[in-house]
Amino acid sequence: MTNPEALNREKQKKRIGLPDLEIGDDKNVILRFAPNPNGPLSIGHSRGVVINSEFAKKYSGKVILRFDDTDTKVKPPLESAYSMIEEEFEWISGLKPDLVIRASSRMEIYLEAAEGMISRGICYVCRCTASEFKELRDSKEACVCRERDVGQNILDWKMMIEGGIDEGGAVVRVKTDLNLPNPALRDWPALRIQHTAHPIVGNRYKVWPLLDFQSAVEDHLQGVTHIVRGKDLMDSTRKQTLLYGLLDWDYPQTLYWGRVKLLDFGGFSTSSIRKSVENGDYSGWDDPRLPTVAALRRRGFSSESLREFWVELGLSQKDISIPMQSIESKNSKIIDRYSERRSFIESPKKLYITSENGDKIDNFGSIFINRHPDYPEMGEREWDLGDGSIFISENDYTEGLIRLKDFADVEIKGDIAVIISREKTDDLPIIHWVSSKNSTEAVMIVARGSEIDNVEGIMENIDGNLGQTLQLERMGFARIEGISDSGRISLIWLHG
RNA sequence: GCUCCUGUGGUGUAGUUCGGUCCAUCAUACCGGGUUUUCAUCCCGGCGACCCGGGUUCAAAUCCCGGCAGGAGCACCA
Repeated sequence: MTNPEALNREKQKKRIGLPDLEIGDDKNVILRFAPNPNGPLSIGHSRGVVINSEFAKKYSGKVILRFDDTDTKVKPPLESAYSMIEEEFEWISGLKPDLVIRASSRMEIYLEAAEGMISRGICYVCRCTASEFKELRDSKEACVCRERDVGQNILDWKMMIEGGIDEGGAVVRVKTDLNLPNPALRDWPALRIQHTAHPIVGNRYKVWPLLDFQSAVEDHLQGVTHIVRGKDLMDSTRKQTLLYGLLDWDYPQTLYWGRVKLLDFGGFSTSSIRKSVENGDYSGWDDPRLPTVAALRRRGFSSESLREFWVELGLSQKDISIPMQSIESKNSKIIDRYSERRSFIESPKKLYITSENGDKIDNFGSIFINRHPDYPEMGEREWDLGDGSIFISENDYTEGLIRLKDFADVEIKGDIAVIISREKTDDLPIIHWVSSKNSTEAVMIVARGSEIDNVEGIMENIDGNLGQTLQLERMGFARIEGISDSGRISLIWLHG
């Protein structure tokens, strides 16, 4: 029997962008992006920023930037990362977060919440060692601590927060059903003891919440309606849902994305990058060999390309491998529109232009070339040819006929280029070049895998494009990083 | 070992909820051609996929069962 409704269904329609969220009756949408500030953002993090902020835009909702900085030992916060992340969030999403909070400055709230839950018997203090507990948990057995009365638990709790118990000596657990099929969820740990100082709040607190607890309490307090996160946090959702059940709270809608691997970068984690940066293996967090947002930005990526890229990927739970090329192709299309053209000559070779009959000329005057071939309204660049001394790349050098782009057909003999015709002859190879009168020495930083190349060359004058991305004729995109006192230009390579 | 997630072309992705309009969408990559005084941008064409095996059904990418493969969690990390 054919379902008559099926005939009206619109299938095979390409869904564009983000999926729809389930929206509550109040139409409220509150999301959060919650990184650990143990370093600035990586490319992977940018997915979280984009997805959450784009959902907020789509539903006129709010996004909270929350620093989950409750670990002082394994992944301790980096003080400078807070402001970097806040700034990067704004750059990537194009908007300021509606609220910025730090878990470390809200410790009183979490500790109070924990104490309340211990009093109600929802949580208990467990004095077992991690390995002892693991053994019991795996066999679905309760440890002795679980059965102790609330009064005893509160005494232990007080001792914990006063620093009377060493690290590892006790932990607060959420009491769950020990017969849960998933061992990860059985009496999961909520708070633990840390005596190492926190870089922001010092050693005022001896007991710190773990992610699952802190996040659970905070999401509820902030009225978060939707959580979008990596599927590696699925068990986190399950743990938190158990806690919400005990407290009779409503758990937010949760969506996941799968693991993303960028093929052009090896296995990087924020911790490992931090170590290398602090070791001096890299010039900084924005070293172009690094998969950090800072590096992409420095090279000249547009934030728009990141937004489009992640939105188009959507929220599939598949684990995927992405070549950087797919982000780059998006970026090229976006920045081509406003990237002025300039000439950069690698391995320069000096030539002298002469007139048709081979005479040297004292002053050729100037030629004018569009800053952008498709948008003449962007103006022209003036090339003063002076006495005719120019540079072409050694790689392009060959005796015989060739077209100097936007100028003339020439015949090269030795270091002389005789003008054959100003008009272009069809089928002549075209090369880029630069007049020595309005060019200067330049160096371009190029990341090649794990190596950095400083490519020396001669660069056409840039007149006022500091910080901008340019398209280098016949090469690709690069960004102007600076000009030294001596006039030497520094470039950084973006992509082809 | 226990628990969970995911399998559509080289890489991603749409379609799977509710079986038919799907000889399967779009992008990227690749190949070929066009425009262009750049190897850029732009335009046209081509290539190429439903993990495997059963089952249900007139009809399966879609539903059921069983495999297989990849990934994640089982941290007093986030």
